[in-house]
Amino acid sequence: MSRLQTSPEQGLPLGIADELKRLIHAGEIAPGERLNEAALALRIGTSRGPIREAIRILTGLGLVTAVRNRGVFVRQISVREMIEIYELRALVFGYAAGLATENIQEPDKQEFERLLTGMDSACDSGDGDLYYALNLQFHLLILQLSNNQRARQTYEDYVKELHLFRRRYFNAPGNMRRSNAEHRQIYEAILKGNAGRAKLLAERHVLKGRQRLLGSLEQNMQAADQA
Amino acid sequence: MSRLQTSPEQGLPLGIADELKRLIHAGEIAPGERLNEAALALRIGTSRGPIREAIRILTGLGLVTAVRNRGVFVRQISVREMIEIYELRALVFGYAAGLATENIQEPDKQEFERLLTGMDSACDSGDGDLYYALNLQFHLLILQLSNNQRARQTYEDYVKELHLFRRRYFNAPGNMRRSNAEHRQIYEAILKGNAGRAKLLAERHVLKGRQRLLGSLEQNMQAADQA
DNA sequence: GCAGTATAAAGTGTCAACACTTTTGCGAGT
DNA sequence: ACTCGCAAAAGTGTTGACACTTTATACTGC
Repeated sequence: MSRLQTSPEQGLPLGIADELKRLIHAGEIAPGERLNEAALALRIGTSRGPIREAIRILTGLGLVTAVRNRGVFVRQISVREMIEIYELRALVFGYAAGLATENIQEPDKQEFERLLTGMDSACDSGDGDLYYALNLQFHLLILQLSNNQRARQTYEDYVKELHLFRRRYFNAPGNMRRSNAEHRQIYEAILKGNAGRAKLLAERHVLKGRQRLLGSLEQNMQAADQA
Repeated sequence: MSRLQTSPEQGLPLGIADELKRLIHAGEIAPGERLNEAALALRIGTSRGPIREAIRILTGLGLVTAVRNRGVFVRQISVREMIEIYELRALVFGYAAGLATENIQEPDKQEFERLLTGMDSACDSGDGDLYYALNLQFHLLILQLSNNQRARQTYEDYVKELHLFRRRYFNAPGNMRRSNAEHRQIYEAILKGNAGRAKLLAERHVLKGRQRLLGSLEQNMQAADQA
């Protein structure tokens, strides 16, 4: 762990909280793991006070769960929670896609094209990480075009929160291609100004993503059973 | 301020945070007001440490905004934020109403009837507080019937967050009647199992509520201009 | 009387020490 | 070898003190 290079010094606890958020979302601190106050204080080079305050910020954000006299643990997300969050994520994404039909401008179209072709080549080269990054940008661009900053923030939070789901999800190349085909359909609906269709396709896209995740989960379960 | 009777002693900072949440949402600490650590510590009968931690929880929750070396202030919500939150609230409420058509049971119907007639009599007696309480129960019942706990939580959070909007909104009796008429329509659509209609009506209902709020805001502005 | 400035008061930021609880590990007894 | 219990260690909870910043106050010079 670094020594808070990334701290905008807008307050020590807040800087620490940002750093911890980063570590959690990057998976460097795994779900279920405990946060040790003394160890963190030592690493960051401060006393336990600011550390505790930073951790409290995280509990407010719902990133960790606190147990009295035992410490705080990185939150784990159950299957049910994952399903419920996906439901809301689909809702917000559909909403944004509908509004995007009204707000899209010429430069946005170029950006869409760039992202879509980028994801195509990521499929070809089988670069899952690249695909994931571009995919996220594609989604956020649509959220941007909703012109509702709160919706955008909410969507980002959902995505981050889903990272707390226990199992990592690796996109099979086939899934990536299917997913990007859906992207194109959504984009074309937005281009045509067909708000209803864009909304419907966007909702379905997210829910299909959930199905793919649940599918790969099922597979893993079976593999675990055989072992 | 009390001395934390309401604290389930699941941790001192958490108990304090709950108490502060209550005070803020009840409006006893107004938006924009500063939270004084020493004063709070004195009133609750603890040192500043736990107070600071409780306050950090609130910053994580977004209830207060912290300014370095100057303290934390109860968050104020701008008109734009209010509008955006209403948008999402309408979305979630529509979603829940749609699902309620599938999950409604006999006892729920009786509860609906009770709430609707209760709101009718609240209109007659002009009891705004009672109407507000029943109205909230009506909405939460629908959220309950969505069978999505996260959606319910999100909706509750939106309602609470909107309390941070600067101006208080007093329901005119005419608004209350119109609002309850919409409630009945929603309920009937749910009863008939017409998910699409229930969803549409529910969304519109929330957005009309926003319009009523914006209208009363406009009125206040004009009154202020004349004074 | 007023503006600007020095000064005191109030308030937040951080720390180190101590109290208490939970966990760990060792050893005696069976 | 296994279990129970005790003691040390690790970790969290809370506190009061001190450093620093901001805000309020009073004073001085004009």
